[in-house]
Amino acid sequence: MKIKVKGIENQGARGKMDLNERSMIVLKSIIENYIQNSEPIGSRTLSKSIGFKLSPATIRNIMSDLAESGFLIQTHTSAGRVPTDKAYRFYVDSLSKKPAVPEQIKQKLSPVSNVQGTPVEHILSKAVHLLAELTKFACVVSTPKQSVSRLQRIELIKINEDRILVILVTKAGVVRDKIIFVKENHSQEFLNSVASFLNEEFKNHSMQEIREGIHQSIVSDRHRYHDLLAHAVRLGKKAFELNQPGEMFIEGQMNLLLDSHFHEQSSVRSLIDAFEQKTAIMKILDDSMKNKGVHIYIGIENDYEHLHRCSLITASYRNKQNVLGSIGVVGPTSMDYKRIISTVDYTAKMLSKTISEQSYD
Amino acid sequence: MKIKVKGIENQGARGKMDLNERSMIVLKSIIENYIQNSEPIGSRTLSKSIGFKLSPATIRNIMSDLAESGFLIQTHTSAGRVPTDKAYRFYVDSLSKKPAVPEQIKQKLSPVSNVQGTPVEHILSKAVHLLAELTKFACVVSTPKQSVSRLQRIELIKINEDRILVILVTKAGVVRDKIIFVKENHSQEFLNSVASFLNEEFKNHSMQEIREGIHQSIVSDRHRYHDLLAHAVRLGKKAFELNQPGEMFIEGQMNLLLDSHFHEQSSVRSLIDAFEQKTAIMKILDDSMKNKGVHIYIGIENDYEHLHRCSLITASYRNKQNVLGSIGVVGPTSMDYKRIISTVDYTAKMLSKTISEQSYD
DNA sequence: ATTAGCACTATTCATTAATGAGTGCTAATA
DNA sequence: TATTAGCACTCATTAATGAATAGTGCTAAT
Repeated sequence: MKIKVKGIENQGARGKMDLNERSMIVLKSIIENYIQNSEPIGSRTLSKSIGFKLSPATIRNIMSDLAESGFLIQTHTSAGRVPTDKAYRFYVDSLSKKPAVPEQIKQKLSPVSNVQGTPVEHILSKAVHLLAELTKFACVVSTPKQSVSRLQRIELIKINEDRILVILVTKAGVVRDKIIFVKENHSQEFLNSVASFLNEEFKNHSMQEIREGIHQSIVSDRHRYHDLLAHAVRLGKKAFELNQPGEMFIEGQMNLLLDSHFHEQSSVRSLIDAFEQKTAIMKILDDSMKNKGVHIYIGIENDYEHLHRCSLITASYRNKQNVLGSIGVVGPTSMDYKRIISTVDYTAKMLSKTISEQSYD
Repeated sequence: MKIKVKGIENQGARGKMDLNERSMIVLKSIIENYIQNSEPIGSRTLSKSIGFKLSPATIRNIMSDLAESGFLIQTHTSAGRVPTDKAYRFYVDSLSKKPAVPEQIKQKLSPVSNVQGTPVEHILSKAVHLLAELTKFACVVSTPKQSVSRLQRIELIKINEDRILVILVTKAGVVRDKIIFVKENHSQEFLNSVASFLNEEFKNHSMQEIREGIHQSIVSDRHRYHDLLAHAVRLGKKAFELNQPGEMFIEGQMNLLLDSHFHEQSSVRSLIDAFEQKTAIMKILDDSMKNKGVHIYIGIENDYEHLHRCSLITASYRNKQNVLGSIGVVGPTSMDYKRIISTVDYTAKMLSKTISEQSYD
């Protein structure tokens, strides 16, 4: 079988993206081969393995063109050519949007839904653990963002004269606690009244709304004369102030260090730094909450130098009401995108389903 | 200066432990050198670096004896000799029990006490993070054990007809939640009564006691006729049932894979397995809660094959009432015991102090 | 436009030899 | 009797060499 393509071909520098169909097939083959074997394929081997007849020399010409347009690089003369970030981007863009999820993977992820009655954090940690086991890369998941979650209930528990334990239960099923320090010595009964006022006033509102709402209440005069409400506002302001940074669970970091692509001294250090600091990865997870579906950050497409040699595949999870957080995989740019994308996608969906069932609406 | 020792010396197989003082000094030097440089020292070098005059030949004789008694091994003939687990055990036993903590380390750990008002989990994760940064090894900390903690307060929150959210607040400042499933549809008011009954009955008792106490209540007839109490007992039984496995925070795993002592294929896999499964490390942390002070597990002294090439240094942390959990370092057997022991000890103490200040008594 | 053929290049691998750090043993010594 | 000097020996490490290999680039022929 021979594919005949009429192309606006060759001749040195030209518009970057006008790949004819044949070049695209060759590029795809090179990429898929590199993903599988982690080493460059030569023109001769490729000539044999490719579906239709094409001599090594021709393939060399094509490869040369591809290199010129930035899809391939050689580490040194006479070495095989390796795909660039640009190549991987082309590759994932060319994938059909809905890859099927193998039954086996579904099987292995099923324990995620078997954790009825446990805190959301446990479900998340189970999911990220399984994902790491399946992908053999590092996996991360962010805990539900406080700001978007809606209030189910607030409890105020007196600890001693100047400390109150605040417990916030959100609709998503997340329980958060913190201690606030107060000057006045309130009785537990009084705290109960305040709590039930806050519950009535703010149940089903998002934390964000509540914070703004409380601010307004302070500005407006209408509660000024009412002692309980004044206190409620003051306590509530402290209680709903968000001062805890977002959290994240990480699993399978060590897998990365085993990976041959990270064997150089410098990239290992970068990775360790990235996972130690956590902020970069957290930011990427946050970013991926903005839109639905799977997000793919290939190599330098993310803004964090330490992660420039990695690709990240993330997907957000949600309950019926809101996007809560996201889960993702961190691996080498030469990861098996097909498999990883579908696995992450499926995991995020399972997570959403399980958490939705547990959510309090 | 020459040290003269009258010894029951030499001659083949003899009682294992009769090291004379000179041998002990030599052994200590060998160990300390190996800890610092990660490579065996030769008789010639040692002869120069040691404090008093002793020819390389004599040192060789001593080394040969030490090898025979199991303190040193050679990987192959004509290679330097490396300390065994037995040697490290001898070494740590010979250390003065209270090594000083360098001011610099105290400095770096001070942020642990600066997290007033945050949940205990945050304090723990801060501590383990700093410990990993300081030691450059993998560090772990177990969250407070439920069974020993004393009840501060229980809340029952109705989610829907058949689900109730249980929130347990312990004296140690830990908030735990879980969902229990019930057949009867209780009103929130009813749940409040049950909760306040349970609070009155069981406040300040340990979870363990409560579980046993509730069991007794069921056996005894005295509550049989009282509807509220019967329900309280039934709900309480479910609420206090402990079904969540102990948790653990891990930091700095990747440091281990960088360490030259774990560069062999097999030990890397072992390590990864150990940190993936978590149970072995968890068991060791649990074990180290039994007695106070620093615990040291050198090489094969722990029962878990995967960790036989590691040493673990752990110390429990507590509040005023109880031992809550423990924190520790996992590193190569050739770690700098002096430094690590004192650092872990100090960290655990800071942790105890910080948590005690926050505890609810 | 494609391909065959060939020159050229760089890596990888095995072999070899030199080096050197280390021990073990024996005989001399204090 | 304990210590030491001296020497033979071992083994890992290193560098150098050369052969084999996998790859490209270019040119001329198809």
